[in-house]
Amino acid sequence: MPELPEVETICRALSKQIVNHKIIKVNRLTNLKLRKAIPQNLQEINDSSITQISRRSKYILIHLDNNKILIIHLGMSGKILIKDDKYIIQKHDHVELILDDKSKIIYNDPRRFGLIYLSDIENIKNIELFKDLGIEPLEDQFTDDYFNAILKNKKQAIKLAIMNPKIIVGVGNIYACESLFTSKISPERSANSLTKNEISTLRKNIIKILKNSIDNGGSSLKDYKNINGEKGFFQNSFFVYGRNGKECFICNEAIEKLKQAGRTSFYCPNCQK
DNA sequence: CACTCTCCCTGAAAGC
DNA sequence: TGCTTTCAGGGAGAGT
Repeated sequence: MPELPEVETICRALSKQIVNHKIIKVNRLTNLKLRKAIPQNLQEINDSSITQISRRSKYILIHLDNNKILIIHLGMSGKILIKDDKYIIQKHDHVELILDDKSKIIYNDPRRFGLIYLSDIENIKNIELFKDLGIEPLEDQFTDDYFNAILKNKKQAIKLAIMNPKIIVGVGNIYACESLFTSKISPERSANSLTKNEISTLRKNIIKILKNSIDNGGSSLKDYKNINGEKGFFQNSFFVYGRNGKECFICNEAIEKLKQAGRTSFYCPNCQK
């Protein structure tokens, strides 16, 4: 389940391995629909070269030298894998890009919550997918002033607010739970009840945890792997996520879980107030 | 407008 | 052991 650190890890690996390579051919391997149908005009990227990889929210942007950008979202179960020319297509492989060195970039997504989209560079700022997205938590715009201004008018639970992509992008369930724990804030508190100090602490902890996870190659739950089939390590650093019934590392009380807007929140009722 | 709920989908794991 | 049920959750769209 890739969140921002996992997507960032993949982007960094792709930057090292596929930039400056030419796409000889793109092949659709299934006719199944992802979140949206795979675009019919994908072959427009044949013979283009990859100039840059970037990320917006959890979207991976593959910049091409023909004024196109290939946008990939991994949803819940999507993977990008780099394989050699002996690779045999597997179940749930949806698209392959064949590069000039004969390597294959495979998009595999069992649950098909992911998305593949082709955009012109000039339209990238205006595309529907990005229009309601909030700020990037690892960029300078994420300040105490911004966070204060947004949260003071929000009645919803703080957990839901920090997972709300209109406010900040990329913070999914794992990192929301972990940053609230580290900040000693209950996930059920209404956003507008937080003090300035708590907001500042939470902001710093969100940034710290995301960066720490990126440094560890992301979190591997179920079968998340990076493009070369390696697991991340940050799951070994969880304080609360998935630890319900187990002892809190700080106070030894039992970690509990609750449902908020259909998502499971993990927290320590003793440490988080 | 603000917010919640439901659905999409498959595979792993828990329950019976 | 084997079948059934539950759960995971990002995002879209419907509903309150």
